[in-house]
Amino acid sequence: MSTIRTRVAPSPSGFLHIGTAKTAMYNWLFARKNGGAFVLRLEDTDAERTDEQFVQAMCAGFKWLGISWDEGPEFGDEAARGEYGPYRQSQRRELHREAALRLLKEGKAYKCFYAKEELDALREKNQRVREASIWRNASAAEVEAMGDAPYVVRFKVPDGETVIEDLIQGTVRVNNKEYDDFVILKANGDPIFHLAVVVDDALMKISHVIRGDDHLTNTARHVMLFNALGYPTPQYAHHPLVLDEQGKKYSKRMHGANILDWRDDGYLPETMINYISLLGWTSEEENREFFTLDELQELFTLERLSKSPARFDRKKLDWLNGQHIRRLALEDLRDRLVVILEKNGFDLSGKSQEWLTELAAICQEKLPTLNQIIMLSDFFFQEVTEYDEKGVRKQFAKSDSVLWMETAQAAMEESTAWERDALKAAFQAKGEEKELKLGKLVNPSRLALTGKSVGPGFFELAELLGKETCLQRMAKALEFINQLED
RNA sequence: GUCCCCAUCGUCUAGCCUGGCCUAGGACACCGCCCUUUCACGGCGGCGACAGGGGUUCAAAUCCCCUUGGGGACGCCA
Repeated sequence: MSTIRTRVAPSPSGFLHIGTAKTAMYNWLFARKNGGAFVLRLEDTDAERTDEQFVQAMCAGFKWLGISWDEGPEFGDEAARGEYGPYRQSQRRELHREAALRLLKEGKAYKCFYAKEELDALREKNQRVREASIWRNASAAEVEAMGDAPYVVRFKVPDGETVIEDLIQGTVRVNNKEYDDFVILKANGDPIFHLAVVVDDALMKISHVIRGDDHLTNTARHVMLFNALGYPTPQYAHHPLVLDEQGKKYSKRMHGANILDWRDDGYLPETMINYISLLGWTSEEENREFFTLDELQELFTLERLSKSPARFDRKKLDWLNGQHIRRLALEDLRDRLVVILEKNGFDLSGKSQEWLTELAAICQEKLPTLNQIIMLSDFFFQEVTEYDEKGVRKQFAKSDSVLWMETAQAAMEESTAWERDALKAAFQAKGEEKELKLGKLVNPSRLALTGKSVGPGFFELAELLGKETCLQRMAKALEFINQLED
């Protein structure tokens, strides 16, 4: 029984795409669940498109999500590890060339001397190289005669049928006639993706290839190459793609295609993992949607993967993010919020850890995203300079507004302690005395203290704001109300 | 255009493989009501789908075929 080995093989020519994240996660979960190894391999054979800064960004993406690899290249600040290296395809060029040369020697591939214009002409006429080419069956003498002319190596696609036994898609049969003889070695001697993938998957003993179904038609080529090279084929599992909210393949330029966009927008990595897992997978346990990475490790199976593509839904993501935020330990939430508050330029130097923890506590269940903390708590860090327009009409512009405010003011002053329960008791007592409902005192006061009609619980925020600030803001609001009446 | 894949509420999906338990279940969103110091949360309820057409069968969301619709692949990119 061979061991399970999976891999993710991104091309470091961009950031970590949401689709790549999904593929990586499925491979990672499958390996973990089955006690196997998860390999990271960088597909950087196209030197022109590879950029070291993307290598860094991609590593940051994986680390943010919490997806770690057992084997892989030096990546970001991670050291290289694993016994099947190197794990950068560009460093495996000779292994790929060797395989190509072997196919050439065995007559399973051939040198093709067509110039670009000639190929364009063929395509124009809808002709294929395998039928039109004089090079497919050229004699040794004819090849010899070309001397030093540039050429590519093409794989001689065999007759017959290629069958893919896919763990998700089932049996997929394709007639090899659908495939033209494809290039496996470029004119500059570099391998083409198809060859590199097959050689590396074989040499790295990859047992399961889990990837997006945009690769399904490529897989037939890969199976042909595995067969030609005499390597056993891995098991395949092609999962459906993640579509954007319009139902199209996620464009690389679109906001959100980069997994780190979501971090910047205030989403938790836990949320992204959970949400992506839901895009095409369901738990055996019915009606369950909330999962942590650890739980997914336990529950994930390829059998529960769907065959149809799923659309990204921001609203559900927001809901899920709120759920995950509520599950965070207060200190943890506080630390994540502090970063955002500071980034926004708020001065936290005068605030104690206890105070900040308390802030996290009163905001926790109101945050759909971490970034919402700014809207929810800005009044703690800056003066209230304007009042919500609708709030003014409802709370400040009424004939009783002054009475409400003065009653609340009195309650604050007479409160036995500057603490939420005492404040609430004082408000209730004053309200009863003047025959006013609690809301009549709280709502205008909230507007005075925060400038808004929505926010954390009133007595909690008042406690955190401090007596002095509260009374100042109440007085200022009363002035504002008096001006309104003029 | 050719080939491949897919098809249940607006969205994500359960059910489909092993037809009857489905007057099709859940979640997000939306709409009511309740809770309530605002907003959320939570609770209760509502709206809402088997793409269409043929078969097979006593019986089809479930099996088969066609149509339509969506997605993907057709590079000296990966």
